[in-house]
Amino acid sequence: MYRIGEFSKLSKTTIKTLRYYAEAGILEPEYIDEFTGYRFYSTKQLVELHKIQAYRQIGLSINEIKLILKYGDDENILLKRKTELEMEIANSIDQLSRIEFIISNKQEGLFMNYEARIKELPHCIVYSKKL
Amino acid sequence: MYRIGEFSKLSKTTIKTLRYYAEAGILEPEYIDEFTGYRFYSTKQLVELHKIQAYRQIGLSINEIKLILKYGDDENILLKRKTELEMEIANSIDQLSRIEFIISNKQEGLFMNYEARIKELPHCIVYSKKL
DNA sequence: GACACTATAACGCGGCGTGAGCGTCC
DNA sequence: AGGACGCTCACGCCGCGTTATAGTGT
Repeated sequence: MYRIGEFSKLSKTTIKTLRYYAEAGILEPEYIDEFTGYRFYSTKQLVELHKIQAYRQIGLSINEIKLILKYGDDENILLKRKTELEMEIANSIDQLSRIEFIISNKQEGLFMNYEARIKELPHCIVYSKKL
Repeated sequence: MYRIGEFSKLSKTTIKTLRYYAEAGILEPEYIDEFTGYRFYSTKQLVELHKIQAYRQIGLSINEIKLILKYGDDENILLKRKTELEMEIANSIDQLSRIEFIISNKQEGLFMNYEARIKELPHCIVYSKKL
Protein backbone atom coordinates (compact mmCIF):
# COMPACT_ATOMS: atom_id res chain seq x y z
CA MET A 1 0.00 0.00 0.00
CA TYR A 2 1.41 3.31 -1.07
CA ARG A 3 0.46 6.78 0.04
CA ILE A 4 -0.40 9.19 -2.68
CA GLY A 5 3.06 10.76 -2.98
CA GLU A 6 4.85 7.50 -3.57
CA PHE A 7 2.13 6.25 -5.88
CA SER A 8 2.40 9.51 -7.77
CA LYS A 9 6.09 8.89 -8.40
CA LEU A 10 5.58 5.25 -9.27
CA SER A 11 2.98 6.12 -11.86
CA LYS A 12 4.47 9.41 -13.02
CA THR A 13 1.17 11.11 -12.41
CA THR A 14 0.70 14.27 -10.40
CA ILE A 15 -0.97 14.08 -7.02
CA LYS A 16 -3.60 16.51 -8.21
CA THR A 17 -4.48 14.25 -11.12
CA LEU A 18 -4.78 11.25 -8.82
CA ARG A 19 -7.14 13.13 -6.52
CA TYR A 20 -9.12 14.29 -9.54
CA TYR A 21 -9.43 10.74 -10.84
CA ALA A 22 -10.55 9.60 -7.40
CA GLU A 23 -13.22 12.28 -7.27
CA ALA A 24 -14.25 11.59 -10.85
CA GLY A 25 -14.73 7.95 -9.93
CA ILE A 26 -12.39 6.43 -12.47
CA LEU A 27 -9.64 5.44 -10.04
CA GLU A 28 -10.68 4.97 -6.45
CA PRO A 29 -7.89 4.33 -3.95
CA GLU A 30 -7.99 0.83 -2.51
CA TYR A 31 -8.41 2.20 0.96
CA ILE A 32 -9.04 5.55 2.60
CA ASP A 33 -8.23 6.14 6.24
CA GLU A 34 -11.47 7.28 7.73
CA PHE A 35 -9.83 9.54 10.31
CA THR A 36 -7.05 11.24 8.34
CA GLY A 37 -8.59 10.94 4.91
CA TYR A 38 -5.29 9.62 3.58
CA ARG A 39 -5.62 7.73 0.31
CA PHE A 40 -3.82 4.40 -0.06
CA TYR A 41 -3.11 2.75 -3.38
CA SER A 42 -1.87 -0.70 -4.30
CA THR A 43 -0.34 -2.21 -7.41
CA LYS A 44 -3.83 -3.03 -8.65
CA GLN A 45 -4.47 0.69 -9.06
CA LEU A 46 -1.16 0.96 -10.89
CA VAL A 47 -2.48 -1.36 -13.58
CA GLU A 48 -5.80 0.45 -13.70
CA LEU A 49 -4.06 3.79 -14.00
CA HIS A 50 -1.96 2.48 -16.83
CA LYS A 51 -5.11 1.65 -18.75
CA ILE A 52 -6.49 5.09 -18.04
CA GLN A 53 -3.28 6.68 -19.27
CA ALA A 54 -3.51 4.69 -22.47
CA TYR A 55 -7.06 5.93 -23.03
CA ARG A 56 -6.08 9.49 -22.20
CA GLN A 57 -3.24 9.27 -24.70
CA ILE A 58 -5.65 8.65 -27.54
CA GLY A 59 -7.64 11.68 -26.45
CA LEU A 60 -10.62 10.17 -24.66
CA SER A 61 -12.35 12.33 -22.08
CA ILE A 62 -12.67 11.36 -18.45
CA ASN A 63 -16.36 10.71 -18.98
CA GLU A 64 -15.74 8.44 -21.93
CA ILE A 65 -13.18 6.52 -19.92
CA LYS A 66 -15.65 6.20 -17.08
CA LEU A 67 -18.19 4.72 -19.46
CA ILE A 68 -15.67 2.25 -20.81
CA LEU A 69 -14.59 1.15 -17.35
CA LYS A 70 -18.22 0.85 -16.29
CA TYR A 71 -19.60 -1.09 -19.24
CA GLY A 72 -16.41 -2.66 -20.50
CA ASP A 73 -17.08 -1.77 -24.12
CA ASP A 74 -14.79 0.66 -25.88
CA GLU A 75 -15.59 -0.31 -29.48
CA ASN A 76 -18.12 2.44 -30.20
CA ILE A 77 -16.24 5.11 -28.35
CA LEU A 78 -13.03 4.26 -30.14
CA LEU A 79 -14.75 4.50 -33.51
CA LYS A 80 -16.31 7.80 -32.50
CA ARG A 81 -12.92 9.14 -31.41
CA LYS A 82 -11.48 7.91 -34.69
CA THR A 83 -13.86 10.01 -36.78
CA GLU A 84 -13.30 12.93 -34.45
CA LEU A 85 -9.58 12.66 -35.03
CA GLU A 86 -9.99 12.42 -38.78
CA MET A 87 -12.00 15.61 -38.73
CA GLU A 88 -9.49 17.31 -36.46
CA ILE A 89 -6.67 16.37 -38.77
CA ALA A 90 -8.54 17.59 -41.84
CA ASN A 91 -9.30 20.82 -40.00
CA SER A 92 -5.70 21.32 -38.92
CA ILE A 93 -4.47 20.73 -42.45
CA ASP A 94 -6.96 23.29 -43.68
CA GLN A 95 -5.72 25.82 -41.13
CA LEU A 96 -2.15 25.04 -42.08
CA SER A 97 -2.77 25.70 -45.75
CA ARG A 98 -4.49 28.98 -44.91
CA ILE A 99 -1.47 30.09 -42.92
CA GLU A 100 0.94 29.07 -45.65
CA PHE A 101 -1.19 30.93 -48.15
CA ILE A 102 -1.03 34.11 -46.10
CA ILE A 103 2.71 33.83 -45.48
CA SER A 104 3.58 33.14 -49.10
CA ASN A 105 1.40 35.99 -50.30
CA LYS A 106 3.05 38.36 -47.87
CA GLN A 107 6.48 37.36 -49.11
CA GLU A 108 5.49 37.92 -52.71
CA GLY A 109 3.97 41.24 -51.79
CA LEU A 110 0.63 40.23 -53.22
CA PHE A 111 -1.14 40.81 -49.96
CA MET A 112 -2.17 44.18 -48.63
CA ASN A 113 -1.37 45.88 -51.92
CA TYR A 114 -4.97 46.83 -52.27
CA GLU A 115 -7.39 48.27 -49.85
CA ALA A 116 -11.12 47.88 -49.61
CA ARG A 117 -12.93 51.15 -49.28
CA ILE A 118 -16.26 51.03 -47.60
CA LYS A 119 -18.69 53.86 -48.17
CA GLU A 120 -22.15 54.30 -46.85
CA LEU A 121 -24.73 55.38 -49.37
CA PRO A 122 -27.40 57.85 -48.42
CA HIS A 123 -30.74 56.26 -47.63
CA CYS A 124 -32.44 55.07 -50.76
CA ILE A 125 -34.94 52.56 -51.99
CA VAL A 126 -33.59 49.48 -53.67
CA TYR A 127 -35.63 47.08 -55.76
CA SER A 128 -34.44 43.52 -55.75
CA LYS A 129 -35.66 40.13 -56.81
CA LYS A 130 -35.43 37.05 -54.66
CA LEU A 131 -34.43 33.97 -56.60
CA MET B 1 -25.29 52.14 -37.56
CA TYR B 2 -26.62 48.74 -36.56
CA ARG B 3 -27.73 47.51 -33.19
CA ILE B 4 -26.10 44.33 -31.99
CA GLY B 5 -28.87 42.01 -33.21
CA GLU B 6 -28.79 43.19 -36.77
CA PHE B 7 -25.01 43.33 -36.79
CA SER B 8 -25.02 39.79 -35.44
CA LYS B 9 -27.06 38.60 -38.41
CA LEU B 10 -25.02 40.57 -40.93
CA SER B 11 -21.80 39.07 -39.64
CA LYS B 12 -23.14 35.63 -38.76
CA THR B 13 -21.71 35.97 -35.30
CA THR B 14 -23.61 35.40 -32.08
CA ILE B 15 -24.49 38.36 -29.91
CA LYS B 16 -22.63 36.77 -27.04
CA THR B 17 -19.47 36.57 -29.11
CA LEU B 18 -19.77 40.21 -30.12
CA ARG B 19 -20.12 41.25 -26.51
CA TYR B 20 -17.17 39.06 -25.59
CA TYR B 21 -15.03 40.63 -28.31
CA ALA B 22 -16.05 44.08 -27.09
CA GLU B 23 -15.03 43.24 -23.55
CA ALA B 24 -11.83 41.59 -24.73
CA GLY B 25 -10.97 44.78 -26.57
CA ILE B 26 -10.56 43.31 -30.04
CA LEU B 27 -13.75 44.75 -31.52
CA GLU B 28 -15.12 47.84 -29.86
CA PRO B 29 -18.48 49.07 -31.10
CA GLU B 30 -18.27 52.40 -32.90
CA TYR B 31 -20.59 53.99 -30.40
CA ILE B 32 -22.20 53.06 -27.11
CA ASP B 33 -25.27 54.88 -25.87
CA GLU B 34 -24.27 56.16 -22.49
CA PHE B 35 -27.75 55.91 -21.02
CA THR B 36 -29.03 52.59 -22.33
CA GLY B 37 -25.64 50.92 -22.82
CA TYR B 38 -26.74 49.82 -26.31
CA ARG B 39 -23.85 49.00 -28.62
CA PHE B 40 -23.88 50.37 -32.16
CA TYR B 41 -21.78 48.98 -34.96
CA SER B 42 -21.02 50.26 -38.46
CA THR B 43 -19.68 48.65 -41.62
CA LYS B 44 -16.18 49.48 -40.46
CA GLN B 45 -16.60 46.94 -37.67
CA LEU B 46 -17.88 44.47 -40.24
CA VAL B 47 -14.54 44.58 -42.01
CA GLU B 48 -12.64 44.36 -38.73
CA LEU B 49 -14.73 41.40 -37.63
CA HIS B 50 -14.06 39.67 -40.92
CA LYS B 51 -10.33 39.91 -40.25
CA ILE B 52 -10.87 38.55 -36.75
CA GLN B 53 -12.87 35.64 -38.12
CA ALA B 54 -10.09 34.85 -40.53
CA TYR B 55 -7.60 34.76 -37.69
CA ARG B 56 -9.92 32.67 -35.55
CA GLN B 57 -10.31 30.23 -38.42
CA ILE B 58 -6.61 29.46 -38.39
CA GLY B 59 -6.82 28.83 -34.67
CA LEU B 60 -5.33 31.97 -33.16
CA SER B 61 -6.38 32.84 -29.62
CA ILE B 62 -8.13 36.06 -28.73
CA ASN B 63 -4.96 37.30 -27.08
CA GLU B 64 -2.85 36.60 -30.14
CA ILE B 65 -5.35 38.44 -32.30
CA LYS B 66 -5.26 41.34 -29.90
CA LEU B 67 -1.50 41.51 -30.23
CA ILE B 68 -1.70 41.42 -34.01
CA LEU B 69 -4.31 44.17 -34.14
CA LYS B 70 -2.28 46.24 -31.70
CA TYR B 71 1.15 45.94 -33.27
CA GLY B 72 0.16 45.12 -36.82
CA ASP B 73 2.62 42.25 -37.14
CA ASP B 74 1.34 38.72 -37.55
CA GLU B 75 4.47 37.15 -39.06
CA ASN B 76 5.90 35.64 -35.87
CA ILE B 77 2.57 34.57 -34.53
CA LEU B 78 1.64 32.87 -37.78
CA LEU B 79 4.91 30.97 -37.79
CA LYS B 80 4.38 29.98 -34.17
CA ARG B 81 0.86 28.79 -34.98
CA LYS B 82 2.25 26.89 -37.94
CA THR B 83 4.62 24.84 -35.79
CA GLU B 84 1.85 24.33 -33.24
CA LEU B 85 -0.36 22.94 -35.98
CA GLU B 86 2.35 20.65 -37.28
CA MET B 87 2.75 19.23 -33.80
CA GLU B 88 -0.99 18.88 -33.35
CA ILE B 89 -1.27 17.02 -36.63
CA ALA B 90 1.59 14.70 -35.75
CA ASN B 91 -0.02 14.06 -32.39
CA SER B 92 -3.42 13.37 -33.90
CA ILE B 93 -1.92 10.95 -36.39
CA ASP B 94 -0.17 9.19 -33.53
CA GLN B 95 -3.45 8.88 -31.63
CA LEU B 96 -5.18 7.66 -34.75
CA SER B 97 -2.64 4.89 -35.29
CA ARG B 98 -2.96 3.84 -31.66
CA ILE B 99 -6.70 3.54 -32.06
CA GLU B 100 -6.42 1.59 -35.27
CA PHE B 101 -3.91 -0.69 -33.61
CA ILE B 102 -6.31 -1.41 -30.77
CA ILE B 103 -9.28 -1.94 -33.08
CA SER B 104 -7.44 -4.25 -35.45
CA ASN B 105 -6.04 -6.28 -32.59
CA LYS B 106 -9.48 -6.64 -31.10
CA GLN B 107 -10.85 -7.91 -34.40
CA GLU B 108 -8.10 -10.44 -34.73
CA GLY B 109 -8.65 -11.51 -31.18
CA LEU B 110 -5.05 -10.86 -30.31
CA PHE B 111 -5.95 -8.48 -27.56
CA MET B 112 -7.08 -9.47 -24.11
CA ASN B 113 -6.19 -13.10 -24.68
CA TYR B 114 -3.64 -12.90 -21.97
CA GLU B 115 -3.80 -11.40 -18.56
CA ALA B 116 -1.15 -9.80 -16.48
CA ARG B 117 -0.99 -11.20 -12.98
CA ILE B 118 0.44 -8.94 -10.38
CA LYS B 119 1.76 -10.41 -7.18
CA GLU B 120 3.37 -8.76 -4.27
CA LEU B 121 6.51 -10.37 -3.01
CA PRO B 122 7.28 -10.48 0.69
CA HIS B 123 9.84 -7.94 1.81
CA CYS B 124 13.28 -8.89 0.70
CA ILE B 125 16.65 -7.43 -0.19
CA VAL B 126 17.45 -7.06 -3.84
CA TYR B 127 20.91 -6.45 -5.26
CA SER B 128 21.03 -4.56 -8.49
CA LYS B 129 23.54 -2.80 -10.69
CA LYS B 130 23.03 0.65 -12.14
CA LEU B 131 24.24 1.04 -15.72
C1' DG C 1 10.01 20.94 17.26
C1' DA C 2 11.05 20.82 12.49
C1' DC C 3 9.97 19.28 8.19
C1' DA C 4 7.91 16.46 4.73
C1' DC C 5 3.63 14.76 3.69
C1' DT C 6 -1.38 14.85 3.31
C1' DA C 7 -6.13 16.86 3.38
C1' DT C 8 -10.05 20.02 1.74
C1' DA C 9 -11.71 24.20 -0.44
C1' DA C 10 -11.57 27.75 -3.72
C1' DC C 11 -10.07 30.08 -7.75
C1' DG C 12 -7.96 30.20 -12.63
C1' DC C 13 -7.75 28.97 -17.52
C1' DG C 14 -10.49 29.96 -22.96
C1' DG C 15 -14.18 31.20 -25.53
C1' DC C 16 -17.91 31.54 -25.37
C1' DG C 17 -23.28 29.20 -24.20
C1' DT C 18 -26.98 29.54 -21.20
C1' DG C 19 -29.88 31.31 -18.20
C1' DA C 20 -31.87 35.05 -14.62
C1' DG C 21 -33.68 39.35 -13.92
C1' DC C 22 -33.99 43.53 -15.44
C1' DG C 23 -34.62 48.06 -18.86
C1' DT C 24 -35.83 49.78 -24.04
C1' DC C 25 -37.80 50.30 -28.50
C1' DC C 26 -41.78 50.29 -31.62
C1' DA D 1 -49.37 47.36 -23.69
C1' DG D 2 -47.06 43.46 -25.39
C1' DG D 3 -43.37 41.37 -27.61
C1' DA D 4 -38.91 41.71 -29.61
C1' DC D 5 -34.82 43.56 -28.47
C1' DG D 6 -31.06 45.12 -25.38
C1' DC D 7 -28.37 45.28 -20.96
C1' DT D 8 -25.43 43.30 -16.89
C1' DC D 9 -24.23 39.80 -13.80
C1' DA D 10 -23.05 35.01 -12.83
C1' DC D 11 -22.43 30.19 -13.50
C1' DG D 12 -21.03 26.01 -16.60
C1' DC D 13 -17.75 23.54 -19.44
C1' DC D 14 -12.84 20.33 -18.99
C1' DG D 15 -8.82 18.58 -16.75
C1' DC D 16 -6.37 19.62 -14.08
C1' DG D 17 -2.58 23.62 -11.86
C1' DT D 18 -2.11 26.69 -8.26
C1' DT D 19 -2.37 28.79 -4.05
C1' DA D 20 -4.12 29.00 0.92
C1' DT D 21 -4.80 26.96 5.23
C1' DA D 22 -4.73 23.27 8.31
C1' DG D 23 -3.99 18.51 10.05
C1' DT D 24 -0.45 14.06 10.16
C1' DG D 25 3.67 11.26 10.31
C1' DT D 26 8.53 10.54 11.83
